[in-house]
Amino acid sequence: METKSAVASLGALAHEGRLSTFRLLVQAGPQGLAAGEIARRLGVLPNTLSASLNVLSHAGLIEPRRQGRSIIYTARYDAMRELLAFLMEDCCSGSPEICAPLAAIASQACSAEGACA
Amino acid sequence: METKSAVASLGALAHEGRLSTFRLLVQAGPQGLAAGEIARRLGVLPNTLSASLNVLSHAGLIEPRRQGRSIIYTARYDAMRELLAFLMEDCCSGSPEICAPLAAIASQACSAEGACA
DNA sequence: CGCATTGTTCCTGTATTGTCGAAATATGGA
DNA sequence: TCCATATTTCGACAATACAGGAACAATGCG
Repeated sequence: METKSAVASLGALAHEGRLSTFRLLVQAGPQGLAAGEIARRLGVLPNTLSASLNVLSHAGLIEPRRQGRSIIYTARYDAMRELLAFLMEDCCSGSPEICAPLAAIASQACSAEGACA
Repeated sequence: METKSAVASLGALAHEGRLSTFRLLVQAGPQGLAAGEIARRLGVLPNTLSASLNVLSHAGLIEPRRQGRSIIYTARYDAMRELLAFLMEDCCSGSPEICAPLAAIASQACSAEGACA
């Protein structure tokens, strides 16, 4: 991942409403959520949410698909993985002993939910 | 980590110059780098860099310490870990099978450098 | 002390972002 | 066709962020 693309992703997430939106979609899984449902859950105006969805979408972090009258958004996990990988990239070269605990984070995050074994 | 603090960190990194600065410091390890050295390596004006360092510092991602005439900045790895953990947090609850590969990222990042093994 | 070095703060013009109301588009059903 | 639902687009305004020039601190050395 190039720096510019990372900056775009980070910028998209650097906003309370957008970050909440993205997390909601990550939680929702591949099934996704309709725009209206997101707006309802977050208590935000439809047009404001639409702007947020547009930014996230443009950054490649989420993806829309039409379903009847609704537009369903889903998180793009591969983009998320790329971003995380990018952030970790330089850590090891600097100080492996400090980087090492990062490997544990994912499994910790998983075990916290009791989901990933 | 709360959402607000995450937004602050993400916002601090959502800028080409600041992201490059942070990555440089992550690479540099606990030893850190002097502000002037960073400015030289990135080819950026001292005052501009100072603003960047201020933002990163205020977000808790880096830490300054004085050493003679220079001010040495170091990356705060714990803050970085918190941020990464925050981003992964909701992944598992949504879809463990998609989250699982995240655990491999850290070790991949390590093995790519041949550092952690 | 006088002076060079290292960084930061202040200031200003400019550009970008965020939010909301209002209007527009797309879909599905009576 | 007519209407309700779901969502986006447009237009405008306030707020914020960014870059760079100039002036200001702090340190160390002669």
